[in-house]
Amino acid sequence: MGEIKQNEAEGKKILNFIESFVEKDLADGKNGGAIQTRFPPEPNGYLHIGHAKAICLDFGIAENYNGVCNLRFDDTNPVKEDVEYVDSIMEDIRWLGFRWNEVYYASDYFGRLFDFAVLLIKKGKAYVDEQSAEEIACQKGTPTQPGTESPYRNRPVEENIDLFFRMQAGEFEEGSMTLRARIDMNSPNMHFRDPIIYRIIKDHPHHRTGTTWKVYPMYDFAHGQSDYFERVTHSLCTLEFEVHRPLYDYYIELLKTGDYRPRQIEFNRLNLTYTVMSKRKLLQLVKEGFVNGWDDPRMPTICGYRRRGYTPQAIRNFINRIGYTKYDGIVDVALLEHAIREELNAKAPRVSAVLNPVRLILTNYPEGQVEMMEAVNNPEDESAGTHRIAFDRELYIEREDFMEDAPKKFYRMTPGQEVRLKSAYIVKCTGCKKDADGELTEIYAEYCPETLSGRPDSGRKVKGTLHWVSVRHSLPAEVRLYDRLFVSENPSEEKDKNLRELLNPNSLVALTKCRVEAELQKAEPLDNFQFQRVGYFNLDPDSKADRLIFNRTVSLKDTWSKLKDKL
RNA sequence: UGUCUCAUGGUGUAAUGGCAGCACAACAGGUUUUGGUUCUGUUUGUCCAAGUUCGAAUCUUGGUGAGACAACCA
Repeated sequence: MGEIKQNEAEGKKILNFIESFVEKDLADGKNGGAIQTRFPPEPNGYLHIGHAKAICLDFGIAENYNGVCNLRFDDTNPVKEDVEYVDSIMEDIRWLGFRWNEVYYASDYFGRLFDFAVLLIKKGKAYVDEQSAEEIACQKGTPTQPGTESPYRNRPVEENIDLFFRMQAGEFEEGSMTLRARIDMNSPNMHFRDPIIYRIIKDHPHHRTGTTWKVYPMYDFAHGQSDYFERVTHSLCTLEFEVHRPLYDYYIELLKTGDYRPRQIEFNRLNLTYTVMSKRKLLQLVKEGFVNGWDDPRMPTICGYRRRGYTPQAIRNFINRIGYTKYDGIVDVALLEHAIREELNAKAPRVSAVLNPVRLILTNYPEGQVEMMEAVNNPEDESAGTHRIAFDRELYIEREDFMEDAPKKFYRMTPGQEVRLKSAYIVKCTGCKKDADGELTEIYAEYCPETLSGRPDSGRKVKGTLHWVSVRHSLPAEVRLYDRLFVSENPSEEKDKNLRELLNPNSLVALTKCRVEAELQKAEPLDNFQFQRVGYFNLDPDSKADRLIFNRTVSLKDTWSKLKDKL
């Protein structure tokens, strides 16, 4: 503890309880004082916000202790894996701003793992089982009942060796045989009840090793050993692997020759309210066309957030804020949204756009007159400068910014009430016009010439300020609105619902209290192009940021010109 | 009727025997050319019980509750 506080004084960021373990290992002189971590994704999907938590930890620990962090693809199941995922994973990690030391693949160790399996067989610690998956599952027992031993458990070593090599030679069908570790069918830890360590996979070529291998190691027989081969010192993973740790240590003990030993430490996985995080469900969303791809802005994937305008820094700030513990919880998505607001509020230039327009006519504004108004790019940052927008007799304002019979607390436009048009004049509403259906078609107002910035009445206080665009000077932009993917108000109910229910449009609508995100489809760039609704723009040139996040604010022209090539 | 892990405001966390703190959220007020931003303030917490101790969120014991584990997934 003393050491941690001291580090804090040095301005070093303290991540969590895991650092206490690391510091203790360091103090004890374990592993020669080396610190090495790894981020070990399976390339079977795109990285999501939950992975960001693991990434920040794996790379953060290495960084804080002058260690290294490697990227290792846990590619032991060719049925699910693909190079597409390998590429996207590397891109997303880089985008988050982390740099790995080396890239490794568990598949690089297939030879060594096979040899290790043979060694276990020779020691009488593994055997070939010819039973079906069902039979094996049945014999496993339950968490409260002991298992029963396989009839093949005491097969002679030579026979096991022969069969195992013939499995790899492709002589047997998928599912017909497995290699199992011979441990203890009565263990209270289910993972010790003769776990399967190798299975036959012949119908799916591996994305890297092709058809070289007919047998593939299971997670438990690959992960710890891979850590060992790479000399990982701290193998950080999520809580559900806690029960696997004894098995992890069991294989390491059989494998190790010197003092070096990797150590598995578990932390809590990220759960976010209203957010689907299961890879299986995300894959289903993509496959069944509920979204337009893994990087659809509605997806909680890293690339989805990227397209939505999130910055790497915002995501990292969020992760640092939620911490790492030994118990599961559900983080309010508002905390993530706070992180991006905080970030963009300080940096994003503002521009205006009207999404749901209604015509506002300034009856006392001279016909044919146009004024160029000076609008600040970022109210928090004077150095961001200004841009000019055309002010005309006919403007569009947001339909929801007008109400004919307004309640007392309505500060926006209503007959008889004055409001400020952002960066322009104070106007007073005089009336409105409706069509035969009672639908609002036009609003009328009078402007006060002396209320422009710098003029005598400019300091006058009005309650409301509205954004606007000129009817003649603005451009139509096709904007698509997105809601977040919601699951359920009560996250505990989530498990009981299937995906289609989760995606029920009614439940989406009911929970729409979030910000609206819009994707710009196409629009001609123009210097005074104006979005209405204050949006935030992501200016990071690496981010493919072609989207706006609307939050009652705006954005602008430099951004626009940067964006136009990408649209 | 197993093993393992865990339990701090509404949410996420900090405090490693010494004043229960921070962030988000909510609410109230000030500033404001958007009701945003910002500033100030307020509300709300150590699962229960016994024990050790001058002193317990922290240590001990016993309860209670939650999560993980019974894939030829990772």
